[in-house]
Amino acid sequence: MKVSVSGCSVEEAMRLLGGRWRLLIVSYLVDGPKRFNALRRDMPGISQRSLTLDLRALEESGLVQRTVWPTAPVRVDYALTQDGERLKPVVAVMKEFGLWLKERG
Amino acid sequence: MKVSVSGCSVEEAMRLLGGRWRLLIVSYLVDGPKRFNALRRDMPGISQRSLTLDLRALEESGLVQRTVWPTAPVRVDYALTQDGERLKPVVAVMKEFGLWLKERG
DNA sequence: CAGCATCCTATAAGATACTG
DNA sequence: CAGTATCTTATAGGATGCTG
Repeated sequence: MKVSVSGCSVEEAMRLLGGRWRLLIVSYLVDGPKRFNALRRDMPGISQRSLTLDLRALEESGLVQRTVWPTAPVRVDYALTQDGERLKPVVAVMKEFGLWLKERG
Repeated sequence: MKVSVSGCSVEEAMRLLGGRWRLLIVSYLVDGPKRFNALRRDMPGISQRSLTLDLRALEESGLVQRTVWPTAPVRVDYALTQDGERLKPVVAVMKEFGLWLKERG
């Protein structure tokens, strides 16, 4: 893939969040940490693989923190980092637009 | 592609705007109508084909208005519709996040 | 100028099976 | 429970050539 030339900030943001699921995942983390399978239940359409990959990408970007609890069986949860909290306005505004879209039909 | 089951509004919004370019295109229309080749210049990375397809999709969604001026050679411009103006907060917030992303590195 | 047509590659995403 | 591995399909996106 070609690297961004313009370096436009919207372009940068969309390259990180532009996927089908990432912002949706974030939207399910705004109210607090969630476990892997809880996220799966929130998003019936996502495959396990995509959820894993997107969570890894968000983790890599420092927006999501993955925590493994040393229980048996293992328990993992995902939470927004302080950086990730910066996505809250993005989620809010996107949700509002999405709602309007659905009402408009 | 599987149709959304949850009907979540964020998901709906991202299915419309989630591509690499669409929101960026919109961001270049917030200050007024633009012609096709002006948009191309704004986005050196986009192919002509993608620009056309994304503009058509935005037009189909009623967010962008395409106007053909009966000149020679033909002149076409694209503008946000009144519905499309609802994307302004989305663009604004995404730009802000992108700026922060770039500064953070 | 503003495309369309065709062909091609890259990336995203899903299905299924298996595991510590 | 929370994944990984592998294979496959779908979608996005790009390159090039041509046109009214």
